[in-house]
Amino acid sequence: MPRVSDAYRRARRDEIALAAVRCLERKGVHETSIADIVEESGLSTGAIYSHFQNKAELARYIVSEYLFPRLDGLRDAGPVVRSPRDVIAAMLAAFTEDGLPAGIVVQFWGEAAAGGELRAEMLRTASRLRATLEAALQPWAQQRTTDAESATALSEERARAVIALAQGYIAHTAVFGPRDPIEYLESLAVALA
Amino acid sequence: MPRVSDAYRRARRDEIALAAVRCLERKGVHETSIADIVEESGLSTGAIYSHFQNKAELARYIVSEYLFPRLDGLRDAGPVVRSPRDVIAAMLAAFTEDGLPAGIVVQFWGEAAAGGELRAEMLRTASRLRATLEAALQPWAQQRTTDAESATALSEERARAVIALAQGYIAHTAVFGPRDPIEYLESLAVALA
DNA sequence: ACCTGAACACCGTTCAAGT
DNA sequence: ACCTGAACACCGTTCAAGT
Repeated sequence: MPRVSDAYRRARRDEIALAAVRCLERKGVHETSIADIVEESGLSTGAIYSHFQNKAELARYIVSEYLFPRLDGLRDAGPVVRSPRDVIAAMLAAFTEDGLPAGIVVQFWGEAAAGGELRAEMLRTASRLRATLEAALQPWAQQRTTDAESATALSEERARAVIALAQGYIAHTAVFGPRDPIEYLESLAVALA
Repeated sequence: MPRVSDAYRRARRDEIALAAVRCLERKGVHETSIADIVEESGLSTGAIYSHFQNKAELARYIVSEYLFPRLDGLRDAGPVVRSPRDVIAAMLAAFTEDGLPAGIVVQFWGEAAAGGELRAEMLRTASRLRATLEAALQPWAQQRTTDAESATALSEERARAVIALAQGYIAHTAVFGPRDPIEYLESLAVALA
């Protein structure tokens, strides 16, 4: 039985996770040690291990809570009609403004690609993101189709494409440095035409 | 002064690097220890350290020698006219056939994104790849332009887009599993139209 | 010069002991 | 229950000693 409230535990976990994120941005995923997080958070080793089972669970928590920007702009706006290009542009803008640095995101993809529970967490997070994008594309899809079923199928297909494009942009940014999202998308569109 | 020939050293380095790649495919970049590579190669710790300065230099060697497929099909074919879509399709096919698994590639991007010399090696490797793609696109670009200068500019621009698309495909494959390259490209083309 | 393998510093994790 | 910090197993790296 927990002696402290859920809110306290949650706040403590975020305190640790945010200290960890600051370390990641400075040193990278692989180079950040528990000792670094201990120092950055001002807590002790044991305190961290009493809130997270191990370093892997802390990584999973960061993936689920901080890997993707909130996309509140897309979620709250109601039945505004946005094309796939509008949605991908909004997504990349949100990333640039309040997402984790692209390098950190790619490092987590790398860790997740090795398999295990971090991969499962990554897929769960991606699935939530896809649902948000699908909802944002729904009004546009309804304009272009006659029945609700094919509108859902269309917005689902385009949501997957939006995620694929965002992944490409993030990977590109991580390796080659920052680039204007609109120009990036335009250059792909022309190459694929 | 080396007592053995360059060819011997080169062969020994590849022997170690290929043993390391087999470990990576089994266990992932982060989980592969020097002890694993020692066991897989049948050599001793010291033998590995007498051919590579450290684990990081071994990683750089793998990036420079094994990260990208050879693309011989694109290089040897002479003045065949290939559109950007043909080139990207050939590139993704080569990846699927004889490149490292997408998960391993993304893990190296992650390590490289943290900065340091691995990042420099990654950029050098990418630059060689871009030169190959540019050469492959040159005949197509010449058909579409009037002077040599703008043909080069065009093939350079498209080569960058091809690399960006390949990165997106690899990242997507690493996180979501294998997917048909042609179908993947088509879904992006439609979303960007 | 190339190689061996024990020794060393440091990492993630555990756990007896405190509150 | 939450937390402390010393102790432990294991990692990358070094180095005296062999050929």
